[in-house]
Amino acid sequence: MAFSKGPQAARITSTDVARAAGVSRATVSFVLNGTSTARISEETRSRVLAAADELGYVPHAAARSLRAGRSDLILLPAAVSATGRLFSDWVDDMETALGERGYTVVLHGNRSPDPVTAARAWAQLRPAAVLAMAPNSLTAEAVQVLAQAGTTAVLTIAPEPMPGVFTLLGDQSDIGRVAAEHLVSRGRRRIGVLMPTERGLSAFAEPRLAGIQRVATVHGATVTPLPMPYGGEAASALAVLCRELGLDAVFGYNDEYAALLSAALNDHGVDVPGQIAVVGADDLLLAQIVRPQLTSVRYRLPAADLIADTVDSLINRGTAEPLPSVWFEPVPRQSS
Amino acid sequence: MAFSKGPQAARITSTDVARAAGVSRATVSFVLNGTSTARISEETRSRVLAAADELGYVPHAAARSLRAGRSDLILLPAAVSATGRLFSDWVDDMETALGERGYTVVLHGNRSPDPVTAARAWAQLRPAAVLAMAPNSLTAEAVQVLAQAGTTAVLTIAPEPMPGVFTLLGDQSDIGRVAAEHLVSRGRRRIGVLMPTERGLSAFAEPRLAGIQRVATVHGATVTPLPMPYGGEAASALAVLCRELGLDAVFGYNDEYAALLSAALNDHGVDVPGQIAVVGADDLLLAQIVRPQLTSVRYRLPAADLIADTVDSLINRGTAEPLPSVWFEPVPRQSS
DNA sequence: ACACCCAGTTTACACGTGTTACCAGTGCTC
DNA sequence: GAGCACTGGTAACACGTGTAAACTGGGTGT
Repeated sequence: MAFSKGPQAARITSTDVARAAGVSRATVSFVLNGTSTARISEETRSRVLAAADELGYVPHAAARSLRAGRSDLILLPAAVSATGRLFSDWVDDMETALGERGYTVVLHGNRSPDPVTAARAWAQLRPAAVLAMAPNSLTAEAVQVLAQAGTTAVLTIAPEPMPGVFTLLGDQSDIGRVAAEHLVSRGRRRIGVLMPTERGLSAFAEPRLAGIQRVATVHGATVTPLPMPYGGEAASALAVLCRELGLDAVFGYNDEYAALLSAALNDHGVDVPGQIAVVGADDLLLAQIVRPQLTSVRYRLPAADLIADTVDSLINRGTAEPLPSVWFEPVPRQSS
Repeated sequence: MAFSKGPQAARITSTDVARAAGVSRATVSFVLNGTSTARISEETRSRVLAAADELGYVPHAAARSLRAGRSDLILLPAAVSATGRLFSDWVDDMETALGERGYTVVLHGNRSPDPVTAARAWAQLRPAAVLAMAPNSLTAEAVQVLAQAGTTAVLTIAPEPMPGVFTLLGDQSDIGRVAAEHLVSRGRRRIGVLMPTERGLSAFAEPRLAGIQRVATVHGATVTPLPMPYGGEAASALAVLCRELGLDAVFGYNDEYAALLSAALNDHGVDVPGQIAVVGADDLLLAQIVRPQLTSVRYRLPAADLIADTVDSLINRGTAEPLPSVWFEPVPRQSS
């Protein structure tokens, strides 16, 4: 890789600040970090602060965490496009809550389907914590990679506790279960399940399908997986297929996919919910906007502040109190 | 801040790899980075690789960039929740495109409204590039902070070129302009404009409003800003207000807000577009799902690959060819 | 005169890595 | 055997920072 730096502004380090204030670099560090073990006179203190401000000094996070052996970085691996509004609002709240506690939250779109490869990429940043909320994003080996990199706090959502990981109990398949129980209770027995073909979504879609299949088996209902790319034409084609297959209900994976199909069914003269019931998930605002209003499944995460405290505790004390599970509830509306 | 590290796995460094392979640390570095200036025998090469794999060695990005004086980090400041699907798809593509070029893309939700404070936070990470796509997220001073931190590539979208910044020409007010021209051409003269009250959105909303006002002034139309929180009740209240004010058109800021209002208008017996026309923006899939289908304004960014090449060139050569502007076009549908 | 303490500051080392010199050996030529 | 080129490798420094330990004067008690 050829590198010609080009014209470059002088990089300001704490040494420059020290020189400008006429003190040693250690003093600068003490002042800027408010180290209480060192006594600094008020006069030098203000001189250092003035010099730092004057020069526009900004500390070098990499050097700092290298020396300190810890970083204030918290990594949240998640592809932006693969998140619904509910989750991205939660991410926003987490950024605020953790920011208030002095951490720097950073999102990183995970390009590797293999947990160990992904973990290696995360580990390079030596984050203080990793919040791996996507299902199946961790394995035992991946956790070990993170531990060796000094990441003390690893958080995930999983159906069962993982060793070495703070596990928020919650099962994607419960979404399918709740949806299926709802549909069965309304007398539906021939259930189609939309399976999005977009990258990164199958980790969510597969368990939801499994949850539906378990309920269906008990009640003697049939389940038909229906692969579907995100888009209007695909939905239209699928609407025709649903009619031909004689389905009486479809679980849409998601409110967006469900609404897409619902609109397409309407366009083809299929009555929703008269002929085919449609159920989404995530309870997006979209579900309330479309007509017929969309029945959905909503999930609830523990409050961001609560989780932030947990992460903080994991980082500083290595342990934390358990949190309530993630739970799901049906939100019945017009489409079912 | 009290720190008790707790039980901690041994941290593996290149020194450990060197010891395990029976070579010096320099040799390890040469092998792992494929340095071509140093000649290494095939036999030691494989021994080093085996040792690194065996120990699960992961390089320390901070130490690496500290020593090298550059980092492969690219910072994309953006609140996840404040992005439409169009933009988040683009972010996804950028992560892929830049990842292929060897960079690590990282998103950071910007909690500070002040550009200089925000820039200082970004500068701590010493990123190779900053893609500040939100409007008004940069000032001259903020750019200087980044430059002093060694960030060679700064990219933004703005109406006019900024010195020291690679500016993608594009004006949010053009969205308002395009929407207003469309409405005026359909005979509308009393235009309401939704102004979302959510955090971070006013930077987008204000210029769009300004664009509408400019067009309105020319054609003798009136413009009424309508503050609105994201939600069904607010939309309902606003629907009533729109009727009382005798508006004949509303620009909804966004497809989501527009669809919300459109549904509320329908619920209150107001005919869309008969009595009030509604126009959104971003051309989300949502616009095609709702009935009446929503007229929207779509924007186009240069392809992610093109921008990634530009960023790469800015980092390595300090300069890059200009790119085509961001541009906007109306997408007429049933709601206007 | 000496020991001792205290406030205020500096010296010196460590963190993990990339890279520029430099070095040891071997074969080859004159 | 001296000189040289080449192969394969190592020693040592630098990056910017945090912090334990040492240092300096001046005061204070005995």
